[in-house]
Amino acid sequence: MDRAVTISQVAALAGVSTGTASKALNGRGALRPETRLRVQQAAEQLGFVANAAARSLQTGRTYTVGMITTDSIGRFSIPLLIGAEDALGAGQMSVFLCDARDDPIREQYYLRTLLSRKVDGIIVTGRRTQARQPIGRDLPIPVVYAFISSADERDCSVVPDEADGARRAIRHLLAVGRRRIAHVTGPEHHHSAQMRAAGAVDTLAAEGLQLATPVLYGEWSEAWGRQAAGILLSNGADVDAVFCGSDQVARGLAEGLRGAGREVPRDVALVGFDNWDVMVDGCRPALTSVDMDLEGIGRTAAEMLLAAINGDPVHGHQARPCRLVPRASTAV
Amino acid sequence: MDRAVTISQVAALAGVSTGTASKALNGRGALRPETRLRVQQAAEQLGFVANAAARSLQTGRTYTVGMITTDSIGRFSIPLLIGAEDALGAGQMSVFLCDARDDPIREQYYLRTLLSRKVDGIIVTGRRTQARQPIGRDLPIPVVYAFISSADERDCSVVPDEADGARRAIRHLLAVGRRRIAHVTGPEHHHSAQMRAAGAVDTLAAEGLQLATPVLYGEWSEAWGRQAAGILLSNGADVDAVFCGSDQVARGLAEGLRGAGREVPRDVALVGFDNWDVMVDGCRPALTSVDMDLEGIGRTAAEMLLAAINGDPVHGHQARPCRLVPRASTAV
DNA sequence: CACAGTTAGGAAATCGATTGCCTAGAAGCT
DNA sequence: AGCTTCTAGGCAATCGATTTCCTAACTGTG
Repeated sequence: MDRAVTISQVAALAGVSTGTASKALNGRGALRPETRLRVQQAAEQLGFVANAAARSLQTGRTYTVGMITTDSIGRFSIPLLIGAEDALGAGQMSVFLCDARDDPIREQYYLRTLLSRKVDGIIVTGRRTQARQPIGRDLPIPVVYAFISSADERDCSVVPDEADGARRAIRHLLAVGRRRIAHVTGPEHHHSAQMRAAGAVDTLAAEGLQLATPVLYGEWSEAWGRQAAGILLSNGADVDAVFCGSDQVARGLAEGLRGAGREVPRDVALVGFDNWDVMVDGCRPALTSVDMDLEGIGRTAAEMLLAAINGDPVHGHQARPCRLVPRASTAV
Repeated sequence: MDRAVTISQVAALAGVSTGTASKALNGRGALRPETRLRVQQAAEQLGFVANAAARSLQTGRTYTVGMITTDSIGRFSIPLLIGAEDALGAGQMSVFLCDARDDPIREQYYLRTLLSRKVDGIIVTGRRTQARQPIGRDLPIPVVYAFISSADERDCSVVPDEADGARRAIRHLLAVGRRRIAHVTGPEHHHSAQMRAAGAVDTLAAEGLQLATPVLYGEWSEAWGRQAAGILLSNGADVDAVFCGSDQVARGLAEGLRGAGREVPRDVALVGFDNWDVMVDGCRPALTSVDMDLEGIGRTAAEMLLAAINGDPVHGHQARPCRLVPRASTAV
């Protein structure tokens, strides 16, 4: 536990002034190469690391962005964070992750904290139920919404095109020869459930088809998937494929179908949504799923934030396409 | 995008000097209550938030701790983070999360970043394969290891007592009347697998019993669990309970047993490890599991770090007990 | 009324790094 | 030799908040 090393100690060891030391370490000013080297060696020897607070006080930049997740940090936030870090890491910025745990007071507290730390910008994420209210008004720094969208159209929001995901799922099922397709998904009031259902219905309609049964709304759980299997089998709909609103629902459904003696994909083909590794791999057979490319969303959000920080803000919604990952559950 | 408000603007509006404004807002110095109030109102009106960089430059404290996860941020790191935030939040500190993604270079880079940001302390976490090398030598700030442990005995490491978890699992199985117990777990070289297996063997030995079959080492996956079910059934061991090294293994095993016509818990009782919600709830029947109380570990680590920051460092390993969560898979 | 003792609040130093301005000395030119 | 032109590097202001020291204006007392 030594005391921290300051630039004056480096300067003293190198026999120069602090100003010169600063220039040497930052590649600025007009210095003799040997002087520069001497300072760098002194810094190295003492293990000098510049004090970010002092630097940012002077330069006005912290090279840090804040990331506020409104719901608890879960499997959605992590890929978003990783994507954002990738985009920012190249520019040597870091991310300050704050988990507001769905509590508006906590959220405002974190906002204050981030403002006091003078982060260069903020990314707001959260599970997608509805567009959310902007996190603040007239903030002195740019904000980008990722995964979730802001209710204010002028804000920049990077979101997955969930209808596109549904379209890809349905097209894939049609391509492997299925026609009697059902859709089992989460709660009806959930924005994602709505978008995915609408995407499925529209895609079928474009082919002159419709769902084999009305959309089955329920929960985002395996239990609901198992229950839905029973419903589908008992109402005589005779489906040959099910597009599920989430991987968990699909996995439950797969289990329910198998329990009732139906084979996947021979009797019923199955497509999930989220491409969540533990679910698609744990499912038997392995589950075909729609990937929203959360890392890509995080990366794009970070790039838009960087643009805004540099004075070129982007406004409005940026919808990003999904990707279908075919596996055994829809193999021909 | 207004410019940020500084304390001098607040002072000017309140008609006092910056020093007085500072005292007013921090409850220091001798000021008339009305002056204090006037300053507070001015700050409120302008939306003033103190610049953390300027403050920390003066006070030497940042009220921030860094958290470096050596492996990718996963389901282990999140509860640890939440626990740490709970312990630190009361003291109004924030956590800087850095994901080193199992890359030593990235790890050292983050260490430098955290040092340059002058965090008050660092928590190092990671998946537990082996004790790890200390993250740095002679660092100017305290470090606490959470979940993973440091190879240096003098460092403070807060870890789950995995043998204790195994003991609870075995005792529970004995309590519900099982005697022919098998143990199916992850890779033999994995520290957790070793500790859990040893805990199971020792606990049985204390009762004059032993495992019904040698420990089955494999992977931390459902696929291995399913495969292990076949192995157990084919070698004629006739077990009446299986203690699994992870919930994923247990879930796969449950599925394998069911597929072979064995009923859980009637024929075979099952205990998992990790108490991972999607696995224990998705498993049929719901899975009894050992909970390592990761949040508690995060909280304890943060408390130890706070103690070290305040000059009372704790040395050595702190092993924390596990907790057994009984569910249907071991119901009598 | 004079003096000691409080009290409220201002002035200025400080934290560490950056940066614009300035100058001593070397180099180049006639 | 005397002048100009570079060049290398020092000096000091600056960022924003905190904190120590200090003083002016009260208050109370004999």
